[in-house]
Amino acid sequence: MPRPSEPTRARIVQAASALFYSEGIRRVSVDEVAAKAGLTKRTLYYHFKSKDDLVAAYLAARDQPNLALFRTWFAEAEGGMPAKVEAIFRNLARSARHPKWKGCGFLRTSAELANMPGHPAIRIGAAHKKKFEDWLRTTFAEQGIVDPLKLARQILLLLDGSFAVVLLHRDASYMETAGEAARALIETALTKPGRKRGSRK
Amino acid sequence: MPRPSEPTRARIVQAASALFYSEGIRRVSVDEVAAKAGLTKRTLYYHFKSKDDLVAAYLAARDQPNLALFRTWFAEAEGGMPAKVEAIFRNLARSARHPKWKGCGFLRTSAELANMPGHPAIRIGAAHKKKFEDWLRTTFAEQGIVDPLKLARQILLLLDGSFAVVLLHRDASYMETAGEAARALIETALTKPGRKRGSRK
DNA sequence: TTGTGTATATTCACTGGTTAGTATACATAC
DNA sequence: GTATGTATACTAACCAGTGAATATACACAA
Repeated sequence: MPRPSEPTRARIVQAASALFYSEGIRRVSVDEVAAKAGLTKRTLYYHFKSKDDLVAAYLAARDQPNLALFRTWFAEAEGGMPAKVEAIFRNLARSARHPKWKGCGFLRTSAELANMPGHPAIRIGAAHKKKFEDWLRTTFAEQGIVDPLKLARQILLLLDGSFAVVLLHRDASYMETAGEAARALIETALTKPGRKRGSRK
Repeated sequence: MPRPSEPTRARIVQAASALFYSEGIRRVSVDEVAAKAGLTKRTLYYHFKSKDDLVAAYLAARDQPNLALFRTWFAEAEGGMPAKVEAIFRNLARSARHPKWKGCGFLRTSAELANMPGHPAIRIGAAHKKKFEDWLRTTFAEQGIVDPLKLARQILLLLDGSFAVVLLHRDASYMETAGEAARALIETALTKPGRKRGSRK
């Protein structure tokens, strides 16, 4: 902990995160990141072996906080399962109305690096989405839903669709529409075939 | 028509389209586009006033063919309304399995240029998605669905969610999951509240 | 306590390559 | 001989990554 200078590395990642998210990966130079972090490019290259490495660190740092935020929104919402999922979309719509909001960093990065299939940043993004899907699937399974994986993927599709559409149209109300669709799909899954053990937590 | 040299311009747009789609906007230089089109950069700048202008032309050229493709998939599918919409997702999944597939050019471009809100290419992308939404809304309205706009937007969210998720995970089966979700939402809208006039065209 | 070696951490200055856009001249057709 | 197109050659800036030197902190010996 003392030698590998953790605070410096963290400050670099923080600067990279702000710039990459708001300007895009290829638009931002390594010099800009170093300047924003208050040090030289050469120092940055001491902590990261390449720009690609820095991009990967940028997304890796966003993984856990992002998931925690979704879990908090879910947990703090009143009501049953559909209401709790809908709350995620409602909170997301609130975030998306801020002018600095630029969509999902994971999706935007993978869109920008789509020509480099094996890029570490894309793998980190895919793992992030998979974790979210797994969390939803587990949650649905605990409610006795018959095909929790399918429902989890449908919610994920609506969520990522929201990110894409709202980024293009700059109209956050699409996220509330997505929330309604999620509610409808959950209710269908709850009432149609399987047994259910109760809808309140 | 004779003087403004339409074929040359079209050849440039074709070259730009291939490169921008497969490599990304900022990754591809104007020189590369000119070389692929078989002419000099200076000639390219005679036909387009800037790279941004070229990017806009790239997306504008994809607008009508893309919509026509969706309409064809819809029209040629057997069965009622849900089956016809599901056919779009099924055909999309088939396209997405080709290794050269790189998602939706409109979404990827707007993700890459998210830091330039008023960019002409983003406006063209937004107009494209709006046209698709309008077409769906009109089609649903003809079926007597009570809130055709809401349903059209929900389908759009699933479609764009498919583009995003499949690009990240490289697993086209998500598109079939999205098709199932679309079917469920359409059936809910058809049977729940409104009057319906028949489900076959 | 003090000197010395060593791994960690940081900087300056540079390279080789790329890029959007342009000044100028030449060609071709009517 | 004038409009429209095309090419050569250039600029000024930017950019990822590196070589060489230096500063700092700590371990250990005298």
